[in-house]
Amino acid sequence: MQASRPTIADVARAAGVSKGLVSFALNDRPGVSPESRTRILAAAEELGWSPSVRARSLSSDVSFAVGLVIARDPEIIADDSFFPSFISGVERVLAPRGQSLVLSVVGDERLEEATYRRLAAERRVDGVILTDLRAADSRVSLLREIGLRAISLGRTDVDASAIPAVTLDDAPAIHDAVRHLVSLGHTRIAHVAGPDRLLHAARRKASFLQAVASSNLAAPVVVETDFTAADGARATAELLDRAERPTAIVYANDAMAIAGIGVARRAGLDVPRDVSIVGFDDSAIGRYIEPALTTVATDARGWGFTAADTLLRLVSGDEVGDIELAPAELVVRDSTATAPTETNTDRRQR
Amino acid sequence: MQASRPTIADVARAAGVSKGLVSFALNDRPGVSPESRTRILAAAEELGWSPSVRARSLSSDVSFAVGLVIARDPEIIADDSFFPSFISGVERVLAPRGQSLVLSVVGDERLEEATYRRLAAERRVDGVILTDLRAADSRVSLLREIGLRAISLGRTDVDASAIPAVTLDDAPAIHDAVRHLVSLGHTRIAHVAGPDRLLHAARRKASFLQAVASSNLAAPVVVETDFTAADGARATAELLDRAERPTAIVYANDAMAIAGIGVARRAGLDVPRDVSIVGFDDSAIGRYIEPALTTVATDARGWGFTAADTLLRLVSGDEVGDIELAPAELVVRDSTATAPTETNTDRRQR
DNA sequence: TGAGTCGGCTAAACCGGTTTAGAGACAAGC
DNA sequence: GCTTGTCTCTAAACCGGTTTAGCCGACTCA
Repeated sequence: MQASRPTIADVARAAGVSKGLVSFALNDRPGVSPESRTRILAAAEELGWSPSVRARSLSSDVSFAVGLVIARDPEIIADDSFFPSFISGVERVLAPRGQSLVLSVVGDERLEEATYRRLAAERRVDGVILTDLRAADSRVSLLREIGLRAISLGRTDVDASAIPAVTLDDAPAIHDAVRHLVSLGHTRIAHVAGPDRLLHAARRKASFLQAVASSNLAAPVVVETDFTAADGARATAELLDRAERPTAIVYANDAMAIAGIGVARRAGLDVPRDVSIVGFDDSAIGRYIEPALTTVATDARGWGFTAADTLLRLVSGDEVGDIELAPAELVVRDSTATAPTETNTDRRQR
Repeated sequence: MQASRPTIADVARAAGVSKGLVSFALNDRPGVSPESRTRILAAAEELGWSPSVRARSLSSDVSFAVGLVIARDPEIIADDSFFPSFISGVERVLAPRGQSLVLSVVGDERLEEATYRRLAAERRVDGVILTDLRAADSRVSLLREIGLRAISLGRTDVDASAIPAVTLDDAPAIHDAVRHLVSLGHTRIAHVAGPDRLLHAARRKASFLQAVASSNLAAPVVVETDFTAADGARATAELLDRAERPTAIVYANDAMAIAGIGVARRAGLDVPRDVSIVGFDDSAIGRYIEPALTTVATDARGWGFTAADTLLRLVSGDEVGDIELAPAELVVRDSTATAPTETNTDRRQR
């Protein structure tokens, strides 16, 4: 039995050269004659040699891995289709380049800082992807302090130049959604928003408010949630209970929108006849429920792909700037329809 | 500016001892006097030293990381709430022990082998968690060949002793589901199964068939799917189109069950009046849709927790055997009801 | 012809830990 | 008094790569 994997010294011996030259040849650097190069590569191939990341990391101070820290309650991640798609996009970049993804799900924001510190102290990763950016996000200065490179999904409000951002504009799609509802005759359009601390949730809300304002409607009702289906249900119940019940609700994610449809139906309302529903994410399930969900489609996979690619370029020393992806798009399906006439608006019991 | 992080040599110098002794003290091994020990720990604390995993890995041949390779189409992962919950359970074990999770999403089973080989060749991880076990799974021998330790979710059919398994029995819950439907008067109960290659899907199907048989019903119809909501919708349409339409359908996951409810409604059927629906997973969304989904709850988070804990024990050299978790449980909600009488069974158009 | 340049290569240091061989001090046993 | 054993500790090798300093021979140029 050959005890352990071949090392670079074995390759050197087989090719009759020094370790150093093997290293040069394998990282194709100048200063190696063509004959030696082919001989070395042949020897490496023959021995089935592949470099040990550990040794490489130690001597070259590179981890060949990137980190992703998700600070969300597991339930929210499970409800949300964003991360799985996003991660699969990330992998499509990493795998071919021999990089690994180190994933941390911390559930609690208080553990978040410790996680980043550990990643940096142990030098597990060369850089991280920042998601779920918050207002005045403390991670921006934290990362600077611990010297960890990063890119962010969306632009931070702290120091926009500190961290390159990969952005995806959802404002046009939200405007389209509101216009779509207004054109259907809706005047009382409510919003079930995500946590206000989260920049993307706040931005969606702002876009929504602006869209409503520019349609000359009265200031709409907005209910904040934590993004879970459970909280989406609670928010919906609250909205439908109001004296001036909205005839359309725009949600910050599909999970809440789907829960919202459920709540409306339990309240004896028909969707979309009595209330129109708009989601956000374009999750697969939304396409198959009845009524099929009108929603805003964002390319989570593409976002992951570009984010990973950008981070790798940053880590390798390139100068990278912000990158803007194609904006989100409204997908109209069956959960939105003409606004009910006033006489239809009163609650009916099933 | 202090250029780089302190190393063990800095700690040694500060404490006035040798590197070796510092190493001993920090891994609390015998042979260090109490005074030296406290002096060393104080020095390390003072300097803010933390060990470099890279160096540690290189010299001790341990990666302090475990791998998870998910070979599923990204769409299926996004539809399925299992992995996010599972991973959050895994993290709850890893983080406190200074271990990292290296995640690979490969999408294509052909890339899977290469991914495991890379993980092993680069020695990125000390062990892996095997999920989505397949019939005659080639990974069992692959892992042996490349010398990667592993535990599996569910027991392999290849060489049960090769890889310790963490199992969760869903048979009782599936039997309960069928009994529940039978007690409601259903006699034509169909199953929308997952891919037959997947052991857990096949096992669920087998449990279902056995449960139906033991209720003295005729052999039921089973439609195989790829686990996506889209395929669940297709399967449902196929079932509802049959001359002898089933009055109840048991699905292999919640995403398909929810899609199935959508399809039934589009076909003008009411759930649960015309057809009863049972899911599998107990996803959050299922609780809030209307009708709330009757489903089988498995503790994905706990599964992740136990799997990670078992793998770490295995990796650290412990002798570990199979572990059986608490079985899945049926959760009865509103998507199941008394079977329709024969006159009610014919299709009505909306 | 001699100095300078360049390409190809080797030896050795280095990254930051762990681990082994063995030194020195001291107590116990004969 | 001498051997033996135990405890604490140091020096140095080692893990498997990368990188630097410098050697050697051939070639160029004045």
